[in-house]
Amino acid sequence: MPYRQRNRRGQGGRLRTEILAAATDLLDTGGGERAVTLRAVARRVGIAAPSIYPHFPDPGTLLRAVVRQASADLADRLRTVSHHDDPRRRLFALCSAYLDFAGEHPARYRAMFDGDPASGTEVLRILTDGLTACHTSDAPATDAFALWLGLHGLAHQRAVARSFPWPADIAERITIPLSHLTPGGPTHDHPHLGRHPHHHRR
Amino acid sequence: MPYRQRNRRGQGGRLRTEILAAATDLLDTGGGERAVTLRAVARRVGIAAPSIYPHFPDPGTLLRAVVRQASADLADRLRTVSHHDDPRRRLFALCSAYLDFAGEHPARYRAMFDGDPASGTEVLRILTDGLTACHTSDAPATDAFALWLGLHGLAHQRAVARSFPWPADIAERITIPLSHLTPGGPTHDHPHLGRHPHHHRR
DNA sequence: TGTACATCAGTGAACGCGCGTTCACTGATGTAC
DNA sequence: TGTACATCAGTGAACGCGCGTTCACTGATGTAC
Repeated sequence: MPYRQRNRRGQGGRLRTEILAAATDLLDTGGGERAVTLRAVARRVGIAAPSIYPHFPDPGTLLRAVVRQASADLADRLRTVSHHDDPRRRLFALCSAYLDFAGEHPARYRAMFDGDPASGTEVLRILTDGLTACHTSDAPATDAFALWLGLHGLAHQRAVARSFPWPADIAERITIPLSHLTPGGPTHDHPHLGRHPHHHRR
Repeated sequence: MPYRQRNRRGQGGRLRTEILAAATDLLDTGGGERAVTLRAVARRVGIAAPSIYPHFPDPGTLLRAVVRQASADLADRLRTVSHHDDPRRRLFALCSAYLDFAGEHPARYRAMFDGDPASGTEVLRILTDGLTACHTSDAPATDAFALWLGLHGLAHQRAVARSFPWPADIAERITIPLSHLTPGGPTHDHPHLGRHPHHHRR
């Protein structure tokens, strides 16, 4: 067991952050959710296993905390997407950012949407706002739901089967119809979703 | 341990079927994949744990066999969908059957699409044929892929969060745009997907 | 300023559990002669 | 027809492992007086 500097009095909460980070790391690099055990996390942090108990009462609570953190990170990232653009470009950018997040953290993504339905609600709100601004749907709430589920299907299968022969334009083929931009929308002039999010074709 | 009649000589293969059924049952009713352990399966069947080894060398192989069986069942079910109809109704019926299967066996569905990408290929082929017959897509292979991923997103989230407040028409809102039936297609006159599969509105 | 004490942040050994896997075995069923 | 034998279809005890969780503890840090 490696030597570890004990935290100052009153700084005990810092260990919580380290535990959370280690659990996230284990989830991402190890074999998924089942790799996140109290003992494995403790080894990663460099503490004794019982030291986790003052911070998390059981492994389920720890994993839920990891998932909540990841969900907040995803929502933050979507909120960061610029508002100054054309609403349709913005909606595409939201979809792109969503897919990018899932592609960068596949295991985390799977854990997020593998039980706790709360993970999706904030994303759903953001997508609903984005779709509403486009004025292309007669039922933005439901259609945003459909758009999210389409994105989720792609993100989840990509996370699960990374080396699958995905069609190059699969993201557009999902996002454009579900955004209801096809009739009157820029069918052939659209950002290249989920691949080069910062390079928009003119 | 309950008494169990030993199989006749040459009938040893029957135990394999029982093991597979018990593992499937455990997956469906127990706590998901992690409930499918050799010991739990053996208890369910009423045999000693080592008796599984002549049939399956390890738990991973057993679970993969369960998943392959389920994938074959799903493909069979889709192939059963009648060919005599209008191709668009048939495509809807395929989507409906897909969602029904996932709704009936949520845990099995999750296990199917949680690793082995082979589970999707046969479904994809059937959907591609169905979409091709509609002559509504300029790239049926890719668009069928998109349609499948949309269905998968809905099926997966429904399987994970069963008591979510799903919009009533969410299946149509995904399937219709992804089937490319909106322009010129029966937007408001369509079967009620994934809810009452045998009751089609006129 | 010094000192006794409380508290905080963690340790290390131990427990019982279910698991995968091994091993030598058993006893009924069929087969060779 | 009888009998020795091989094989099939499993059994039951045992192992080592990693896990969650408990318990009594330790030693540094801060606080009351």
